[in-house]
Amino acid sequence: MQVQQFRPVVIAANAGACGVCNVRRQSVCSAIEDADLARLAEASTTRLLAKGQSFIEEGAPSTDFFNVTAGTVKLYKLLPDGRQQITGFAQTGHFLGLAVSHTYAFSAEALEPVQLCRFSRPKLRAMLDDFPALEKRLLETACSELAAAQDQMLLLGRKTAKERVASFLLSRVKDRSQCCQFNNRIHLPMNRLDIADYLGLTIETVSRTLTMFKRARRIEIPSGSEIIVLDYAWLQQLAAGLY
Amino acid sequence: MQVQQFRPVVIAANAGACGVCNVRRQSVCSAIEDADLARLAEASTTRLLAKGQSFIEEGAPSTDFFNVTAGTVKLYKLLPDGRQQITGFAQTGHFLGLAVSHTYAFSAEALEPVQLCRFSRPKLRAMLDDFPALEKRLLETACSELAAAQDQMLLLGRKTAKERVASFLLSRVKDRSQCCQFNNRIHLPMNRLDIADYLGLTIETVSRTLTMFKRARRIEIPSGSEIIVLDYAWLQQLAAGLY
DNA sequence: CGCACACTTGAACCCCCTCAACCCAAGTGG
DNA sequence: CCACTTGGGTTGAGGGGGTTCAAGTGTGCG
Repeated sequence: MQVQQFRPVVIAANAGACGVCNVRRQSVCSAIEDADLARLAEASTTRLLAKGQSFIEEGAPSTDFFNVTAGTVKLYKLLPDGRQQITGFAQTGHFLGLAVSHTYAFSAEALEPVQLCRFSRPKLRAMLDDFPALEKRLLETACSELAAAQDQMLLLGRKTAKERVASFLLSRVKDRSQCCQFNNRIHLPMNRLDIADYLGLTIETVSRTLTMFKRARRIEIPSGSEIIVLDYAWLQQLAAGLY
Repeated sequence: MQVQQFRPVVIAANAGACGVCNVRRQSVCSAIEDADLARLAEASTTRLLAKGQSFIEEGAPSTDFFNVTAGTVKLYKLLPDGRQQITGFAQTGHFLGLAVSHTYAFSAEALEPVQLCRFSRPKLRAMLDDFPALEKRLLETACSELAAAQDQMLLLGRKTAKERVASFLLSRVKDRSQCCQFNNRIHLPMNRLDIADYLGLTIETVSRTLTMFKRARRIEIPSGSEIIVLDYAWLQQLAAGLY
């Protein structure tokens, strides 16, 4: 486990930028009317992160909230001996830092070059007080994350390795289908270790399971970070536990 | 797996009852001012459930929301072949049904005689529109549940059986300490199968681990549903993965 | 008393982990 | 240009933690 340097780059205050932000409609910011975009822009700043840079540390005071505007982030928790559990991957549009507590409940690290919108706690608080629609939107976000977390608990507690990997591939296909048209070609910004730490497995089991799928002609693996789903229905059955 | 009958008992509309509700201050209802309690009482009805009765079914339309006012409830998800994952236990004061989706993401069943406050979706929506403080409170609730879910993912994905059982016992001690004074005597309203399905283990492993703790003089088991924690610090170390 | 049910205990097995070697592509430097 | 290194990924062999299957032990309740 490498020590992460903590040197995010602050580009600029978002003066005027929220109006031209192309991810606004897919994020919580869509709750803010066009007329109030100035307030939103004033409350946020932009950060650029390189791959591997950490920007939320579990246990640290939760002074900031973030909106991912480009790239992919991993959210994870650690045990003292280094065991890691990735609780989720956050992509474009994802809001980070939902926490009633004043310390972060998880850590976050960029898996690829990432762009973030940063809100300080007081400024977010002020925005929430002034725009109830934003609070409603955050509640919706929290609820859907809660549902995803419950799905993941089912996966971690009760699914076999094959079922886990199949579920993971399907979730990647669905994620991709939301932004682009349906596409059976998956890009994986995370490495095998991250996949393993997300699925509660080891790197070897993930690798073995993927090659098993490949040999069964259910997927193709043109490169380490690219996977093509050949038999979507089969993966669905498997992910649902129907063998 | 037994088929649950779906026959909840509706006692009465809560006309006036919210004012004397002794769990209001520990629930989301504390967000409502005394002056507005009439609105709250009008929006809700009370239900009594017997042990084993199910009142939320995964996939069914989420028409109602609930507040547990007495007893313990298990929240769970099922795989088609019957594998069960319990995602949490809800006790007095717990709000149920947080879901942006129009179908429930989980099922719920009473583990002992349970009393519920029921809100219909439209009435809750109306309350939320009229009382922003309630929405804030729900968001806080959702956030703390999210944090708990992340803890559980770490447990399910990366902890050993001993660590899981230790974590479970500690969470029970903490739950109990909140309402009563600190007490190392735990009452377990759920049976061994429920504990197993919560921890991602089998009933036998739970039993074996508990007897292991007992033989090591870390706990006592006066009865099947009672456990006395003798060595709190040891359990803490174990639960944290520090052996 | 005797049945039912929950829990415990024992023995064998197996899925996944651990450990180790190997492959391969991308640097890197002499 | 090529030897060497480095890091991610794959593959193989063996072992172990937890499951499975099965029997035994309460314990409450008719």
